[in-house]
Amino acid sequence: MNEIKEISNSISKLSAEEINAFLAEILTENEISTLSNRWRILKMLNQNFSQRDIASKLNVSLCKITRGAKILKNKNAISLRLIKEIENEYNKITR
Amino acid sequence: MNEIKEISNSISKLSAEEINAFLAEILTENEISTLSNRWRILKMLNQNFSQRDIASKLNVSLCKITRGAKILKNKNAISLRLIKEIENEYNKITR
DNA sequence: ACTTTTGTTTCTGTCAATAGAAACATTACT
DNA sequence: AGTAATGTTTCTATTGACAGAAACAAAAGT
Repeated sequence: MNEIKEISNSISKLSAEEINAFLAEILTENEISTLSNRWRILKMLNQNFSQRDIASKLNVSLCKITRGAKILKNKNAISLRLIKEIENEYNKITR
Repeated sequence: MNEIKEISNSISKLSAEEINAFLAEILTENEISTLSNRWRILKMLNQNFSQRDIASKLNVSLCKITRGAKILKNKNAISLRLIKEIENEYNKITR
């Protein structure tokens, strides 16, 4: 079986806390922060911050942001859906 | 909120297929294969292959394997639990 | 149409993960 | 105890993600 599918399968049965622990186990500190940054970039892109704005606020280069933008261009992207859901939750609370 | 926790939270609501798609979106080809290899290493360690055996079969260096071994030494490791579960499933089928 | 802002690509250099190889440590077997 | 097998660490070199900076492209505002 494809390893990533196997991992996905396993993860899908876990709680949020367990997934968090799993990621901390299998990824390095650096990879965790890389991933965090990618997530932040996606969120800020979704909030329509300009790329240069994001670059300076997160201290990342533009090439990284363009990559994030490419992900979000796919209207069926899972990431896009997740981020929008998070955004909606947030708006519910603060509205 | 901590980004990784947010990601974990989001992932925990997804199906295995969606998680798989999400990982393909947010990780590079290379990172996917890195992750796959780490997973294979953990599985083979759990099956008590020798480290040198794993190294030659997966074409990875020993330092990478030692790292995997360290993860599994923690008896509460989530990865360990997941791998054991996969192992058990497999045994059920082939027994 | 011109200018400004924003998005995207490209170039060189840097850094972390890790390959490859060897050394050292520990355990198992006799 | 001595030897072989296995686990772990350490060294140098390599590689991919990405920073920093600049160039180019597209869109928006005037």
